[in-house]
Amino acid sequence: MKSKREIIKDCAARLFRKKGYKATSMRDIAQEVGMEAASLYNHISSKQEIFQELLLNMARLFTEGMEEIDGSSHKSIIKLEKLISMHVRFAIEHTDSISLITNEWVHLDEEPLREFTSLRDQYEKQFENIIKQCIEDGDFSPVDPEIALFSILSTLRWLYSWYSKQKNINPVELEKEMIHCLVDGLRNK
Amino acid sequence: MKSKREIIKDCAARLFRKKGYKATSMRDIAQEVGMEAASLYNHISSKQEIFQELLLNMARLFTEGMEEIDGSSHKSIIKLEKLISMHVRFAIEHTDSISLITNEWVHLDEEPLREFTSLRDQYEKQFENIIKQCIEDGDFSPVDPEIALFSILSTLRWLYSWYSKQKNINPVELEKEMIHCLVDGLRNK
DNA sequence: GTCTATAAGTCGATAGAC
DNA sequence: GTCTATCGACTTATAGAC
Repeated sequence: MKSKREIIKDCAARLFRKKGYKATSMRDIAQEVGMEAASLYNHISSKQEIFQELLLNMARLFTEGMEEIDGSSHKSIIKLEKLISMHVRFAIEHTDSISLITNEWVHLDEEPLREFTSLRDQYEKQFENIIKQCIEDGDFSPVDPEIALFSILSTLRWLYSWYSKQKNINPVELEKEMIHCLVDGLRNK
Repeated sequence: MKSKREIIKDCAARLFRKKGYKATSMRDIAQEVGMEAASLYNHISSKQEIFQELLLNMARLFTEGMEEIDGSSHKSIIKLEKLISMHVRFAIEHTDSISLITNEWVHLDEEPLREFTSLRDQYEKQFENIIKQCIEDGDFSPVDPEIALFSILSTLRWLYSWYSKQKNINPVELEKEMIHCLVDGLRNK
């Protein structure tokens, strides 16, 4: 059984994604939940509070996943495939709140913003190191690791928007095609 | 010499990109331009008006570019490379207003929103057909064309955000690396 | 063409009855 | 714990002096 706080957060995430944080009013959220705006404050303390919780929880999920994968003893190319797999899974399981990571984080207040960008920068640094290791291992051709990182991450970050239009696709199939596009390339060999 | 209207549009684009359309007030724009908010209305008729102009002008630039490339007699794989080249060029030349296409279009009023999504859908359809033709020509491996489209487009759409952090890179070099990552793939052959 | 003043509405959040 | 009523700040946009 979901607490009313959880229900409010779910509704807020859906609206933040659809209309953006600034354009979503407490009255909008209240209507979606089925109560008056003033009543929301019995369960949450502010609009910014639930926004921070949604965003930072998601960022921490990614950080934990990265720590687990990067801390393993796998080869870097396998780590990369596991990262792609994680992004696919999160895009399916947390479609709404994951969108905030790509688009809405700028509306965080100063202190949570610092925490968020710190987590994100650390995540990107570890991701880039894995790519560099793929090149050193000889599994990747000697491409600019920053451009490769950017290319892979921007695709993974928009997975959620594309997946929500194509619910019929098999997640396992999607993951396989994703690795094909991002790693093996499209050109026929 | 730039008209005051042009200056206002430039400032607005920069702020819309940085803080989002909803979070940018007429006072913010006025301060950036160096006048009072009320004075802006001697040059523009509303905030939504300049927003629409920025967004639809950019969308039409992409449509024109697509028409020219798709209407040429080149092989599809060459068309694709020319599309990538166009995205790189636009990301450099129109860094601010191009960001609105990816993030802020949801705040368009009903009628311009219809026009925008119609242009975007048509653009994506032509892009996908070029990818399908690459597969038929045997230049691409038989990948899901929708996933390939999504993978390429999401990377190209985030070029601007990445390029503005890395001004030192050569555009020609960037274009070459882009084609490498998106078409040839990262895996060593 | 720029300003001050202000209209008319919406925002997040609170007070207090029930 | 939900409601109605409302505060004070902020929003886009206009009126009218200069």
